Amino acid sequence: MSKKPFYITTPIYYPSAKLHIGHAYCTTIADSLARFKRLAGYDVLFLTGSDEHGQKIQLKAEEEGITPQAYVDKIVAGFQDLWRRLNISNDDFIRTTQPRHHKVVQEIFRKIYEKGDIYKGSYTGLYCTPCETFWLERQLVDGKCPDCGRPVQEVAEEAYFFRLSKYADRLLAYIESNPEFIQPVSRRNEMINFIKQGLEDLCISRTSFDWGIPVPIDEKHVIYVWFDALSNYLTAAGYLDDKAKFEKFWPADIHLVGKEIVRFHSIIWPIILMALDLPLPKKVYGHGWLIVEGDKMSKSKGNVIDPIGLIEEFGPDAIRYFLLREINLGLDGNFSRDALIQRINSDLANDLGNLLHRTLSMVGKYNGGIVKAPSAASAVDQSLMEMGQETVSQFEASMEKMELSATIKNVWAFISRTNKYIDETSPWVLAKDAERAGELDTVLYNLVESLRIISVLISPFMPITAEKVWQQLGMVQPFAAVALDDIKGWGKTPVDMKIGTPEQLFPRIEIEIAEPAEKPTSEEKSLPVEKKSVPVAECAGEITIEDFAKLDLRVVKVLDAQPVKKTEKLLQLTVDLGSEQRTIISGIAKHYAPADLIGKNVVMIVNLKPAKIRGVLSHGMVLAASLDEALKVVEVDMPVGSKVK
RNA sequence: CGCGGGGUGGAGCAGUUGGUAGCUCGUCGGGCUCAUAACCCGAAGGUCAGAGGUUCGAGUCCUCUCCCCGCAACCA
Repeated sequence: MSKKPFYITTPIYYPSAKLHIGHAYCTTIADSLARFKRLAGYDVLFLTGSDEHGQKIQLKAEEEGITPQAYVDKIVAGFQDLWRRLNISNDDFIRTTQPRHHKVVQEIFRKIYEKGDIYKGSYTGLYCTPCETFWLERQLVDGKCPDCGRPVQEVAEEAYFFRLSKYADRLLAYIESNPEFIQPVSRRNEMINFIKQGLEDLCISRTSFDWGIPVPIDEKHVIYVWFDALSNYLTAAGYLDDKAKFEKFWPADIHLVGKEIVRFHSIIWPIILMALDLPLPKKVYGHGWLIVEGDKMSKSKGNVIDPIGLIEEFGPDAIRYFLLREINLGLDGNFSRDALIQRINSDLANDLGNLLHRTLSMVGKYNGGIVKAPSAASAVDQSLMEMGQETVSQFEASMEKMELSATIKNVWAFISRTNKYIDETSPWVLAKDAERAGELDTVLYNLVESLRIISVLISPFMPITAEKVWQQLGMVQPFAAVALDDIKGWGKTPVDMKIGTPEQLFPRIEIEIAEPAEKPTSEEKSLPVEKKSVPVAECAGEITIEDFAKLDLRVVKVLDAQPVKKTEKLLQLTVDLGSEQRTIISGIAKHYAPADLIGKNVVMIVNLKPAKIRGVLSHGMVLAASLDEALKVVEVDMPVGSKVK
């Protein structure tokens, strides 16, 4: 009997820049689902890749003075490096510049053209000849080209159009009768709404640049990137190439996409497939976005997070865990360093890591590292075993529903239960009484068995950690061969097994905060990120003159300023107080270049309790005025050492 | 009337088909000592943005109002 197929895709990412944490998020979700399905016995095809054509790429390459192909080769190597570092288990990596794809796109175009659903028409738009660019009405500045300021002309260009309009009703009917097709429902409603407003035929060819796949019947034109990109899902499934593979894996089970491109995947893509008389994918799932410290990620805000640095600092599994646990699929979620560290410490180090460590330590100390056979189960033992089995079945059910965060919560509830079991059974008491050796053996066996189950349950999310747990427990079965069935039914840990070498899974990360209740230590946060402008009257509780007198404010001179590595907002300042020099960290890097600050006389709180920020001891704080995005340090035209009151 | 998402204890979130409001972190008190100052137990803390409505009963359904965030991952 052959295994059931499961085909899951991420979007193919556009190599005009490096990938950020948002891309990593999407791909990690897909990876966890793919790993789960393999565990559950499916034959999985997990696809990711890169969308390498288009004008933007051509321009970028020209800027760098290299060919578009050389340019994308370089960037895409970075993609693949990232996926390797994150342990993404994709079975294929498609690049739209590959010949296999080229062929498919041209063939698709030809088929649809022959069917009459692609026709030649003319595209009218506002065109700036010197810039060779089309602009939309709303992009113009004073009716002129926003790039060069010269007037634009309305021109008509010959182009090929795809008859979306013809299929609108059919698509709408399909969406309405297949509630599972677009998920979550909020996205589905949005799409229904959009289609009801009417679909216009889509212009699917360009002549203004040539970095693309040529229209097969008309070499002057290249095929529109979305038409090209969407087709990748067919190419990788073996369309035209491998009939058996294609019949096995098509239609795709899930196209996982960001919410911004749900429209392309649930309108244009299905219509392309309809025109080809191919079945539609079973599900398009639009996940939410990562919000960084309350703000959307954007290059202009300078808060784009590079996953590589995070992986190097915290390890891939911690990042994966955080993304999958903290953020609810479908909704936007917050990414913050503090939250990440908190999760690592409490969930990974304290709950999971420590559970493994204390278990192995007891097996080592009390039973010479041998997992002995359990004897009769007490009520407490029974309750642990039941919860273990319950957790496995919930795991399966909620993963099928793509409820990743809920699944992880359930697994952690079992980890907690296991920690509690240690307290309930107090093995250290049993160990002191030779007559209770049987009870002790049972407890230790159950702990190891729990951890064996846990290691399999976390494997879709944290593959490396899962295997480490497995090996530390001393399991002889190869981890790669483990299946979900191996944790159904309690007691598959071999008796008289010798445990492996205990090692810390996740060392705790010490957060260097001096005064958690006081905000000055979180200077980094309180300065530039503070967005809400609060009316003065509501600002804060009243303080007395004595309270104010506690502040030692003085004028100091900035002697030196350096950016703090791996941060976007922090500057390390060296200031002169007159009597001494101090080092302080200030969250003003987005507002001041280091050189601009040197030589300035500014106001500083001298007697602020020192705090370690990003490893540097910050002894004091520079005052700054801020409103919304704007921020200025308080400069004073007074000699160094002057008291401010 | 552009579209959409959201407003739930100090923070971050969950709340399935409407049936006495949950989780994690933090705080306070206690327990334990196998363990990574960890783990276990207990407590305090919310009129679920506001108003009205449907209902025996609404965080959950309907109407209106207010507030926040996006307009799409840097890119088509």
